Amino acid sequence: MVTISDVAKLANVSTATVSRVLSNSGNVKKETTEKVLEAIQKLNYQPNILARQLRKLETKTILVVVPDITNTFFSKILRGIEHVAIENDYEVLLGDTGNNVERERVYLDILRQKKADGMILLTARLESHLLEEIASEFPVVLACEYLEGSTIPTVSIDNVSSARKATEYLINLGHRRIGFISGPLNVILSRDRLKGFRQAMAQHNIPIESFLVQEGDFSFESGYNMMMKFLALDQPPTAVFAANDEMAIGAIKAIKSKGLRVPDDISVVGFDDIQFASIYEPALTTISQPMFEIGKKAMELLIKLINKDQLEKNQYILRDRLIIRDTCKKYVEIGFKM
Amino acid sequence: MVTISDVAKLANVSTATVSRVLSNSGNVKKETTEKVLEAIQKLNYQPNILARQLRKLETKTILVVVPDITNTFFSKILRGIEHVAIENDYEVLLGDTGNNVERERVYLDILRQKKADGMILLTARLESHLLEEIASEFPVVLACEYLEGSTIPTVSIDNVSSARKATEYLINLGHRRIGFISGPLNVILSRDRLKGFRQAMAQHNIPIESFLVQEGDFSFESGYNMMMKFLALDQPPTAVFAANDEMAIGAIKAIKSKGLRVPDDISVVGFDDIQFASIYEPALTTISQPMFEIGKKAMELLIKLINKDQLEKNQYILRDRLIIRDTCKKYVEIGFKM
DNA sequence: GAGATTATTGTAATCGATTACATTTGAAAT
DNA sequence: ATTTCAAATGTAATCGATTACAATAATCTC
Repeated sequence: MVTISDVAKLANVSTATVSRVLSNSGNVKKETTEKVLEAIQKLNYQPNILARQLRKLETKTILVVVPDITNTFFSKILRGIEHVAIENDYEVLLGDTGNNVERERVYLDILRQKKADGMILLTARLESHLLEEIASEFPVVLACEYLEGSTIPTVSIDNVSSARKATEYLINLGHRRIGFISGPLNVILSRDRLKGFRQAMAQHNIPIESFLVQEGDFSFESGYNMMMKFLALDQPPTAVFAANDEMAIGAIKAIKSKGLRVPDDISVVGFDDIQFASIYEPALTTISQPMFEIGKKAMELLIKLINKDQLEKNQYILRDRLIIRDTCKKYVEIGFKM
Repeated sequence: MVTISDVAKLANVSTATVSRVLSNSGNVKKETTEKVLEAIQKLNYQPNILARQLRKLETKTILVVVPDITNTFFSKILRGIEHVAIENDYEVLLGDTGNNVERERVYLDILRQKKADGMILLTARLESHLLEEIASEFPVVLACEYLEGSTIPTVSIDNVSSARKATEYLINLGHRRIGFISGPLNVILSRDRLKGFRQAMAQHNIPIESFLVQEGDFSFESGYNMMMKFLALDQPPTAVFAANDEMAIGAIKAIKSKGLRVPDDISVVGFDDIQFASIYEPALTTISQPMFEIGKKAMELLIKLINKDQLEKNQYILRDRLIIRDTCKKYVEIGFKM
């Protein structure tokens, strides 16, 4: 392996000078610089990043912990993170937990061992004191998720208000029996969406039958299964709001499997606006999250934290939008569906 | 920051002893070990990985270069890679090129700078001599892609034979006018699939009209657009084979948009078997690649390379399968479609 | 041209671990 | 009690860069 002293020897200078040339620090004579560059070229020298990192005690790497990399929702966010990372000469270490809390814990150690300068969590199912603890010592940003009463910087949409918005849309279409398929209720974001649903229903004085709220796990299959439960009722809901698009599509599959149609017989709203939401038929009405933007913002915040810059605030709420496509329809009294 | 000498001081031993306890090298007295462990606990010490890496000149990190992380095909492979990586105490540095060749080049330097012990490429659009060069110096494995005449270890399916298999399936269903939507022809895997298509057609003495082969770019949109071209013909093909599932689904969208039905009017076959292939309606008939297995195998090979173990061979071909779902139908002379 | 000032380069410490080699300790053998 | 050997521990070099500080060279001022 070619090291800095090989270059120094060949160029007949000290390692310090080579290092100065490398870092462009400006105090090197033109001819010397050329000599050094020539030697570098000749030897095809590449500085050993490990040594540099050790000396500077920084890795120029950040860790992103993702619950499921095969979910396009998260990979879009990752794209946003990478975009800003590259601009700022950071690299991205990927930690996929496969929805396994244990694995989340393991990634905290990677940060502690200084293998990364900071961490973005797209999942936060660990006990909050563990997160608080590590966030007090290292730069940590939460994206999508947040911790109640915590000061860890967070980027997300307002899940409560967007769920309320989606629910209200259904209510305004005339629906009263609305089913809700929630995400796993141990994550706060699921609870927020449920809360938004409840708020909207309460605001319109519509009582919620407890059976019409079912807990899924964000998977296509769970959407299918929960919808099947609804369909087994004497009086199934006339509309269903699913806490993510996968479950919404699962629900539509279930509806179709019973020979019913979407939106004619039952309306469906999803959440996230993954790519497939617009491709699927019928195209899914859903809440669109600015995934790329969330990723970008999270990385921007993390860089500020790493540089010990002051943050203006520590909760950043981005705008979501209700995207109206083809899965919802006005509900008119039985016999008069239009 | 707590360092090894802090621990050594507190435990009243030398750093060497602490290090021995850390690495479990066995030659430390029981009581000493306990003293050290106690100190470690008390100080909440975590070894600085950078220092260890520098000393050992290894990073326990591998780099994976992906053309598009939002494509579930690649993220599934990534899952396989990560699975084996974790088992062997490796971490995964993610390099998403966003289908940009330039970005591919950049990632080679990360390897050169020893920021990773090896690299798995899921895309190989760079000039082959660059790849050969780096592969001669560092552990590199190609997955999905391969280089003609190269000795870089490769894991993939046999794209030629699987494309042939899919085409033959259509031919056996009675189709003669078969359209092919290829991937970008600057990647070898696309050329292989085209080759397989041609072979099957030739074997059955079916001439290929050049207009019936169109080059897409693996995106949903390009599938849609190319299919629109086919549909503009006086005599559109009765079946279409797309070189990946996204394009196949795009093609189906185009067919539906003209008021035609799949498979009744036109049959469609895809390639890859992404999750959405089975969810979409009609469920897509496609070639299934063992994505997780490809990832696993690639990582296993890379570890062997890193450990300088001998490989038995350097081309690993995994089995693919034709998954028959609902997008193909027998073709009977006009007027007698069944 | 002497002295002051600035530009350029070199020397050596440093980052935090690992490890070859040296030393000490303790037990067994005689 | 002395010698021998193995086990346990310590000392210091090492990995390859960066950088504080020191030293030298070049330039300017009068």
